[in-house]
Amino acid sequence: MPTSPLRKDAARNWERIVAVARELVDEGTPLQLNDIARRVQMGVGTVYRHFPTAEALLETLATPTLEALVAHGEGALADDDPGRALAGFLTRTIEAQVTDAALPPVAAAPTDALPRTTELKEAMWSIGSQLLGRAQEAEVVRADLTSADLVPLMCGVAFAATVHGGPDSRVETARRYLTTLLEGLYVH
Amino acid sequence: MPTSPLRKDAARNWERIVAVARELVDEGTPLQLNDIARRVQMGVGTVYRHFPTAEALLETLATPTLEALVAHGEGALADDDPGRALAGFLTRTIEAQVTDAALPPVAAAPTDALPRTTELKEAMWSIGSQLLGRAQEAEVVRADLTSADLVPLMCGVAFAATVHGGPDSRVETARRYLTTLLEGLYVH
Amino acid sequence: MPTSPLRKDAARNWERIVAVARELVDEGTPLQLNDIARRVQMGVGTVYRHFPTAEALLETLATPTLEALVAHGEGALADDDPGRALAGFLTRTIEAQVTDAALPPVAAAPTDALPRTTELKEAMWSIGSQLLGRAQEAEVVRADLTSADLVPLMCGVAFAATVHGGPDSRVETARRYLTTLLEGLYVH
Amino acid sequence: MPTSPLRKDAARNWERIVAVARELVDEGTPLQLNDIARRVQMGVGTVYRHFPTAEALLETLATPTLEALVAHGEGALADDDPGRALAGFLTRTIEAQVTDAALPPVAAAPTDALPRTTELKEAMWSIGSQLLGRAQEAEVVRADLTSADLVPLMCGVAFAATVHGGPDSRVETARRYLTTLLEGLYVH
DNA sequence: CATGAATGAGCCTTCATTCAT
DNA sequence: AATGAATGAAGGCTCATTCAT
Repeated sequence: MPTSPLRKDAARNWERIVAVARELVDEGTPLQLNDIARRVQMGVGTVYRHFPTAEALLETLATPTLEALVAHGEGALADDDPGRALAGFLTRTIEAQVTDAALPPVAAAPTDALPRTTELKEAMWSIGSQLLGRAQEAEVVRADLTSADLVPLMCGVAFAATVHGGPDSRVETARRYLTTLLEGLYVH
Repeated sequence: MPTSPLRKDAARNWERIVAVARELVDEGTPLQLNDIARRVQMGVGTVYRHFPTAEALLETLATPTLEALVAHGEGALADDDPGRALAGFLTRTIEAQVTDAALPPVAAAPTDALPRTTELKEAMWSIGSQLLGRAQEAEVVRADLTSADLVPLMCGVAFAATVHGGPDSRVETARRYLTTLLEGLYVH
Repeated sequence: MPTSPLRKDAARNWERIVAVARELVDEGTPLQLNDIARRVQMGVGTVYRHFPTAEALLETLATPTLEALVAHGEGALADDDPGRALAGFLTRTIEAQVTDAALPPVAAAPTDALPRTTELKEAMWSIGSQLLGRAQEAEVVRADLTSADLVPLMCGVAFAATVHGGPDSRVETARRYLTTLLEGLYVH
Repeated sequence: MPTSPLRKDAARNWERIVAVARELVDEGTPLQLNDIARRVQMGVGTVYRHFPTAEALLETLATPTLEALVAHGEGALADDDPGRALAGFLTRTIEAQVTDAALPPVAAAPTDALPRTTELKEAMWSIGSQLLGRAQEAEVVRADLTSADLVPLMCGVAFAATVHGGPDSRVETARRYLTTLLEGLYVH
């Protein structure tokens, strides 16, 4: 939902824009604010007021997914099996990347359009960092891995699944790749 | 070098175009034929005559790298240690992807502009396939990996290294990621 | 006038574009949207917004003429002398083709850019068809003529007048040719 | 064949160019000298040497047809039935226009690229003029028709047949239209 | 707040013609 | 004679962004 409370009609517009953008992203159409304005039958200005750039809109789409990931991650921090906790977190992250087409570009981008996105990405980073630290302390994960590697590796796995082929088996493929990678990350 | 022998002056132009395109690719500038024409001080038509599309030019840049990889791969086929052979091949491939900015898009593209590119990509695929087969027969590599996974995985590793950060330590990072992945791919 | 109501400034632009296009068509210059944009001192985008293709613009120019023809034709349907009604309709049509340089290409085109054009062309066809039917029933016109022949024949007469020579006596020439043709079409 | 005697190889080139151009014209492809050069596997320069402009090439294609028409017309001048002579000449002309796609543009063009074309068009004009004169003297054709009308009318009939529809029944349609027109031209 | 017209840089591509080889 | 590389004007079209209404 919108960051700040909006008038009822404005809120309705916001929702419509987001809904249409979601459809476009899902079908692989590049987001263009003009295009969206036409589809939702609003003036471009209105769309720009809500979302100053296409990136902002894209990040808005990715936000709920990121929030869910963070929520899951916070749960994982409570898990007393550090190996399982990290693996679960990474698995969820990969599934999200492959399932939500808005996520990969947001995850890979070095800078963000929305502060909220930065917040969430930092939360993800922090959670990953803690989970990794615990797993390494427990000596179930290789010591040479740093928390700065987690995001790139997840992006890499998702990208690999994308290169693999059609979008049909993408989730499955991504899971397979992650399993293999974890095999390499974990100590035996 | 040009595919078919060219007149001396045409060859000189070809070289200049390729040289400038190389610079642009290396500095991350997207290839645009008009832009290149301006920079090399030629008519657009000249550039278009040599390279009908930006993809063709990009693939031309990637060709020598691909050829070197194929050459290396053919050598690897003669190695009698199947595990080492595959690992060496994949390592070289990753290094190439990270070193030559023209390679990643070409490697990830589902279709090619130049027949030569298709040839080379198929050769790569075939070599990888054989090396993987041997390693699996020797039971040094997990059986559930297929040759269709090699290219995506290599693209994924390269992409991960790109996401990681600045281009400085990219080679190093990529190597680290590959090592980890191999750890997961190989049987212990 | 514009199909849908426009803002005042947009309407002014629309008018200017149409006016300039009219001049160009009249002097035989091929319509090019870029060229028009330059002449009316507007951004290309503005012209493209109003008229997505040169054909659309040309059809817009032809529309009033077509509307007048249809109006006349509907009047002719009320005439109780079927021979005179048909002859009058065809005469008007020829005069229009020769007078309005936007018409011939629109009339001869197998497909239309604007729905309005299709509507009008179908109306013309329908009117011609009815007038012809009545004239044939009254046995004043040869039976072997079909309504599918009317448009081609009118285009042919107009074209003949164009080939004949300079634009000066074109109307007169066209009328003469039509008279002769009617002489052949009508029963004596 | 070529106007002036050529060296054997040059003659062969000439023939190949003409042959390919004929194919293109027949399939409705616009003539472009570069395009032709590629298809006949010659340098553009060679094609330009033989045919300085696309019009010259087009007229070269039309020449044999025009020559045949002139030949027929000269025969018609010997016919002692002036009505039949004119009708036959016009019929042949129409058939040629509809059969040979190179002819209509050449016939309708106000100026020619090749002197030979001008010669032939003037011969056609002269023959038509004589045949018309005789038919008018014999009072089988309306007196208000002038020899300057013949070419435009023939072009108009051919054009009408083109507008009518697909190229399948074009000859037939053109014949029907000519018959009707003649009905109007001739005295009853 | 909403609208949507206007902008115009800028990319892509074609093609007739010239001229060095 | 033949070649074909080079030219570059020119046309087509898109799209992110601004701003008057």
